[in-house]
Amino acid sequence: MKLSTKGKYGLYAMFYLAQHAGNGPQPLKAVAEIGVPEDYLEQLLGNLRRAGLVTTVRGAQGGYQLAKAPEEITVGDIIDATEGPLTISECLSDEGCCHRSGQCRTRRVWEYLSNSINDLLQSISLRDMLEQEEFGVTKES
Amino acid sequence: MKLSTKGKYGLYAMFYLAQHAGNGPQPLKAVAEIGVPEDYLEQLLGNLRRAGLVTTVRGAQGGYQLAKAPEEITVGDIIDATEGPLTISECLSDEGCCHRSGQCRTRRVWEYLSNSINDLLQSISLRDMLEQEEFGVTKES
DNA sequence: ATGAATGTTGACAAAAATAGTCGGGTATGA
DNA sequence: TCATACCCGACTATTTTTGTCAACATTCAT
Repeated sequence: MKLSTKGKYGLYAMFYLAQHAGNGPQPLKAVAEIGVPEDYLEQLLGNLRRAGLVTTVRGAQGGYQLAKAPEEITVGDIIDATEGPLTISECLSDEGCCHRSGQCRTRRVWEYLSNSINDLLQSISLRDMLEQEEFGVTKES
Repeated sequence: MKLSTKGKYGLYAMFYLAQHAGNGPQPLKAVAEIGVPEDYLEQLLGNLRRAGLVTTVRGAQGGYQLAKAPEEITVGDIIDATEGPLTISECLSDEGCCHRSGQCRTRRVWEYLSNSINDLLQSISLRDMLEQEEFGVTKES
């Protein structure tokens, strides 16, 4: 089980935009300096735009910026937009695939894992990352 | 982010073996009735054997059986053996890939996610599945 | 107006991973 | 010794990933 570069690049890009929030639109060329091929990043930003996570300004002096406040955008939102939804098992969406008894029991495991991981991803926002929080750890420095 | 059929088939097979624990070795042909191509399942069971999760008996009347008690085998063990380790980001194993400032900050997110998901996978054993527990939910019914 | 800067779109392609398939081995019980 | 099984490595088709490219649309500055 792994995350592809899409999700990783997507988070890099979104974090970049979060760091530069308020400084006007950031052109693709600038965002790409995080170390991602421009032409590839363009596609990912397109997905992020269609998901409502970034807005764009076309033409000269244009670029990309966050569509919402950093605390309203989660790692889960970003991964979902760039990699597509988490699919632990297609059994969860596609009914009628459990033609054997044992498999219906495993279905409940997939469901539990899927929900848990989604909750986990939703629990971290860009704001958390900006603030360098110890995610999920009770802060008490 | 998704699980491939390897992990899914692997869990099906291990759950089957858990259900038939104590009945002697189960031949590949029997296990394959969970709905997995025999020749493919053989590879997966080979990985599970090398990971120390199943033992085998060769020759006639031979087959596969759990190497340990169901409570000592977790979903995480199985997925790790069949799919390989969870790699949220290769940055976690491969140092020196964070040549840009922002990426080092995202690294902590990968680390946190990776640990959390591993803990989650390790928290469910075959015994839990046999007992149809409500994983992670406080039982009270 | 014009041109440079910039996002938009869809097609294309190389490389890797996935999901099997196959054939020949080796061990063992009846 | 034969049928039943596991063992192992090679092969292949399909899909996914990871880009690349070319043509187009929009806007700003002059």
